[in-house]
Amino acid sequence: MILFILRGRQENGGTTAGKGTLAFASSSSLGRCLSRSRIYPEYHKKDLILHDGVKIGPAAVIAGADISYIRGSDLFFAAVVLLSDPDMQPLAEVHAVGRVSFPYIPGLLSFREGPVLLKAFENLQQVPDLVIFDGQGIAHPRGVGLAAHLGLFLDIPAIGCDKSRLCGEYRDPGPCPGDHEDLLYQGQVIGSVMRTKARVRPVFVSPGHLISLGRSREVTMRCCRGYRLPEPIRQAHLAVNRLRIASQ
DNA sequence: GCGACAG
DNA sequence: ATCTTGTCGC
Repeated sequence: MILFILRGRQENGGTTAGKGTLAFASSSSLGRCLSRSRIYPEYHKKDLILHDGVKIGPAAVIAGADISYIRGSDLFFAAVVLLSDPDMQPLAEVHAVGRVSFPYIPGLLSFREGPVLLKAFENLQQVPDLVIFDGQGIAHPRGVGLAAHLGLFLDIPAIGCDKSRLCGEYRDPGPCPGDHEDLLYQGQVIGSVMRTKARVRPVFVSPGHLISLGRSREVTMRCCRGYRLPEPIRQAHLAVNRLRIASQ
């Protein structure tokens, strides 16, 4: 087993690898994803990669990733869906299934869900310009939530869009879609609590990798189509549940 | 010791 | 996250 020492360091609102404080164990899947060229043969298309301050082009591809499993079972189902931006039309869907033994520990979710998710990413034939994860970005006690962790491994711009809070304090955002409040943790703004739809609980948005908080919100809102969750996450969620049901 | 705690 | 029925509301 290899240990990677990573630290989520805020830089222009995003994260970069740095010397740091948080030790992440890598499974075989995590390790394999270190060699990106093996996963994505066409990774050289750097011009498609979004960095903060650069608008996502009309031909951009946004991915959503999620996990599902059966209670009492260690079998996990992962899916990554690719949607066109801004149309949100499905372009591709890949899966992975795997046994997971790492327990759920708040703050260490990426150890549990990361390996199977990355296994699904390996099946992609196209590099997404950005990934939205069903988890926190830098809104994490150590600054490295699932979206920040996997964004770093994949080296793709990533956003964390979660349904509930891990850490930080906030006030309820306004009632209109797009309304948002800061998520504060130890005197720092680590994310936004944003209303994506009227009369539903807000979501927790935070930068994962190579993107600012403001743009994270912007992309998240642009991906919303009348539901609480942005389409990439919603479609990924539907995909993993289809996969799980089909396996029973 | 107590409360909080992504999924 | 999963399990689980009905039910309230647009």
